[in-house]
This record gives sequence, C-alpha cells and structure tokens, in this order.
Amino acid sequence: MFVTAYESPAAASPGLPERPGVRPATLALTAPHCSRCLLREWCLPAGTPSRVVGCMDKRLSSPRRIRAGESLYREGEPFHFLFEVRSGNLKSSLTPEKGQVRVSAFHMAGELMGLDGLADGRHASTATALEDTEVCAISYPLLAELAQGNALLQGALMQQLSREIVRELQLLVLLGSMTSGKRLAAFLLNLSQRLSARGYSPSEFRMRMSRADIGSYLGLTLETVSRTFSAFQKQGLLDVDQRHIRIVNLAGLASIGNARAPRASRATRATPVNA
Amino acid sequence: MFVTAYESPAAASPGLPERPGVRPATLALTAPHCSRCLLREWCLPAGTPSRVVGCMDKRLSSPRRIRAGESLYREGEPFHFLFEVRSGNLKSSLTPEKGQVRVSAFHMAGELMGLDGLADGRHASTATALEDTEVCAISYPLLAELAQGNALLQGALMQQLSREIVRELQLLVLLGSMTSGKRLAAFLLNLSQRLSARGYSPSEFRMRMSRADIGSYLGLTLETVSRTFSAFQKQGLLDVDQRHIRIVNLAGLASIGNARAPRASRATRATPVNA
DNA sequence: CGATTAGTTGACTTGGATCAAAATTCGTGG
DNA sequence: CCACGAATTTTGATCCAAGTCAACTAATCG
Repeated sequence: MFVTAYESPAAASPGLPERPGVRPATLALTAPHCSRCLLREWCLPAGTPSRVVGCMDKRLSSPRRIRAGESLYREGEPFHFLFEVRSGNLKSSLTPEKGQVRVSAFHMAGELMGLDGLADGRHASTATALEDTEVCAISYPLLAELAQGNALLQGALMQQLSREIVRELQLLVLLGSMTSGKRLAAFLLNLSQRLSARGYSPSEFRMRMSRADIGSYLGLTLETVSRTFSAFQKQGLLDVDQRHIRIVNLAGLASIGNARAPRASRATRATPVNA
Repeated sequence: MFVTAYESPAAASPGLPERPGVRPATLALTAPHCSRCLLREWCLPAGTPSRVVGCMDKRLSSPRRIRAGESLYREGEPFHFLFEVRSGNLKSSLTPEKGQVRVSAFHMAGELMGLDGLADGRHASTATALEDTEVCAISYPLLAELAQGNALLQGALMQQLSREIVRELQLLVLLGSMTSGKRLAAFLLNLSQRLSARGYSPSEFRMRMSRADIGSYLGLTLETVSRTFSAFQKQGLLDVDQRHIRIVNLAGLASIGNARAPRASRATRATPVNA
C-alpha cells in the first residue's frame, strides 16, 4: 500500500515549509482575504507593508473553484487576471494546430499562472484543472497599479515573470536531450523537488496527470512514458503503481543518462587524407 | 548570384519599417543617445514623455561593441544590464551539463536580451555575437526605478517579459513536433518574418548562424539540418547556397508536414475480441 | 456491475542519430 | 595573389530509440 504523501489541500496547512530554495521576495498576491491566507508567507514579498496587504484583500483578488477537467481560461481569451493556485493541480496546454495539444506546464499550490497573457492581452495557453482546484484570481490592472506605488511589488512581479522564462528555458533544454529516460527522470526529480519545497515527501507521491499528459509535456508518446516507468521500476529506481510513485534510488535517478558519451566535438581532429 | 538582402547595419537606417505586427508599446530603451537613436521608434513605448527619454540618455544606457565570437555575458555571471541589439546578430545558449551546449535563441536588431537574468540576479544563459555587433547596455536598477515613476514604461517592460515567455512557449511546441522538416520550416519562416518586419526581404537573406547552431536550436544534429536543407532545395521550396537562402515557395514551406494524419484518438473504438 | 478510460506490453517500422569521408569555404600569412 | 590549414558543409551507410499499431488488463464511475 502506498501512503499518499501529497494529498488533500488541507493537509498543507500545518506549517508551510520555507520558500523554495531560490531566494526571498516571491510574488505579492493571494487569496480571498490575503491577510488570513495560508499561502501568504509564500507569495507576499518579504516586507510588504500591511496597508498594501489590506488593499489587496478588498479589491485585488477573489477566489474561484474549478472542477477536475474544467478550464480556468482558454487560449485566445482576453486576459484580465493572473491566477495563484491555492489548492489542487492544473496543467497548461497549447493547441498549435487543429487536433494537436501540447502540455507546457503543470502547476501546484502557490504557483502563479497566466503570465503569458500580458504579452498581447490574450491568454497564450489553456489552463485545465487536473482535479478539483481552488485559485485566486488577481486583477492584473489593479496589480499593475499597486506595483506603481510599490517598488518591492514591482520587483517581485518582474522577478516572477523572469522565473517563468527560466523555467521554460530549462524545459527547452530538457526537450533537447535525446533520451526518454533522461526526460522522465528530470520530470520526476522536478516534481519531487517542488513537493519537497511544499513540505511533502520528496520520495513518495501521487501524480495528478495522466501518462498522455506527461508524454505531451516531455515530447514522448504515452506508450514510451509507460515503458520508461516500467524500465525504471525494473532497474530498482522507482516503485510505480499507477500514479503512485515511490522513488527508491534518488541518486540513481539523478544520474540517468550521464553514461552517455559527450560526443566530443568532431571538428577538432580532421586527419586529412593527404597528411 | 545572390543579392544579399540582409546586410550592413547602416542599410537599416532609411525608414525603419512599422513595428512587427503585434501592437505598439514595445520596450522603452535604447542607445548611446536615445533621442538620436535610429531604433527609437522601435523600442520606446508610444508616448513616452520626452523628459523621460532625456533621462535615459544620460544615465540609463551606454553602447557596447562585441566582436564576432565574443560573448556579451555568460551563464552564471551577475546580472546588471539588459541589452538591446543595435546592429548585428547574437545567439543565446545554455550549458546544462559539462560539454553540452544548447542554443535557445537568436537575436537581431531591436531585440532585448538578458531578461532571464532578473529571476535570480544571475544570467541564465550566455550571449555570443554571431558577427561584429553593437548593443546598448541598459542599467536594470535604473530602468526599474524609472518604471516606478512611469506606468507606461512599467507596462511595456512587463509586456516585454511576457513576450519572451510566449516566444519560448512557441519554441517549446516546435520542439515537440516530431519531424525535422517541420522544425526547419518553422525556423525559416520565423527568420523570414522577423527580417520582413525590419524592412528586409522576407524571401532572400543570409543566415548568420552555422548549421550546428541551427541544429542545436531545433534539437537536431547538424547533419540532419544539412540534409533537410538539401531536401527542401530538391523539392523546389528553397534555393540554398551556404548561408544564403532564397525562399522560392513560401506557401509550400508553410504547409510542410500538414499532410501528417492527426493520429485519431485511438481509445475511441476498442472492438473487443469477444464481441 | 457493465461501460468507459487509463495504463501496460508486444511486434514491427522508421526517422534521425552516428560514424565516416569528401568537398567547399574561409582566414592568414608569405 | 596564391597556398595551406582549419572550419564548415554535404553526402553516404548503418543502427537504434522511439513511434506506430494492436491487443489486453486494470481502474473508475455512473
């Protein structure tokens, strides 16, 4: 039997962990009433004056519930709000052409969504709940206005945008790495790290997304994802039972694909025929 | 013989074209003396008060030259400046692990670089000049300070960050699309469109990057890139002579890979054996 | 408890990676 | 201006990881 380490939203309340590793000053926003929000520590930049928090309470944000499978916003819809995940999980996806869907991100509690919408006033992606989910809707115009009067908030917001850029850059690099094992390992390690930062077990959890979603995210077919899970299990790296995952050998998982010869730059030695 | 449609920086001066297609209010910055900068129309948000421009002149930005092959900044270096390309071309690359390099973007005149640095105060990528290049260095602290007093500037800056997110999202989707032809076609179309927005010929130009760079960007080997170029030429889509490209059949190029059947969702009809 | 959806596993095929070598271009200095 | 060496690009032959097609099993849900 698996102990589900990553379960109900409520379970998060007792003592939220420190912020991820990176550095303080995340983003400045939250929930129905920010001053009472459980995630406040996570998302308010350190030192936001309480009068600003108060202001946010009243006008800035409002809660919203999305049922599993429903969408929070869709590609092409006008952009008005950023969303902060309060509980539950979502995915972002794009539809480059009719009939094709690509998952571009998975989101968990405390993460900010919708940042791609302010490029041109329309959402560039679709956000779909992977389970019943609660988010805070944050009015972007109001947020921008507040940021005008608060350099700290402005800085945190820009930093958040930049983080998103870096996140995607990393995914990009990942998709360049050729082997399926490497991709899946990196995916699991990333999940593990994010759960860990939220106070859940880094080694045992329940994934909210399907094999197809994972495949779409990693640029693989669902069959390959499934096979790779099986292979990892056979190698003693994981215990897999449907969406329940137990990481048995974290170090091993982390070193997947490192065996691969770095393919020395071939251009170096040319050995001309007529030497 | 090829007429090089995309050549010296100076050639750009007579009448810069309209801004890309998207919408006004790009970013608010430029060159040695912004008020005289040729790119001003491009990068100042519409309606920036001239006293702000004046302010930028003096303290905000300073020009810098980079020789072909040299780097503007490197992954991990402390982040202080954003850079706007004045002339020339650069690439951005990441080094996920020792000995491996992945190209994440190519930059041309008017484009802003370094946005990934404000996530954590260090550059997340390395910027290398593909030819002799001029950029404006823009002090980020000063820019942020100016943005505090200017909602328009703040908005333009955030928009610029969001654009970068969308750009990467598109690349991400591209790397998911399986065929090499589709990737190269999309790459060429993107180049073409950006050159066109700058007033150069959309159908004839000289690429500044090597096959290896293109391959790294598209997640392909340089051999595959070369072969795909040859294939396109054979199909009458392109004229390729080293880095000189002439697009012969734009529509054809745009519809590459559309023939691929959408792979109907297999789960629909199960035809149980015992039916 | 049927019916639908999600996941696993097998057999086969293939696109692009790899390995290899030749051809072309380019930079440099005599 | 020409020649030499280095770097870039092209092309060929072979191989393999992942895609595709297919059938089966396990979970989930009205």
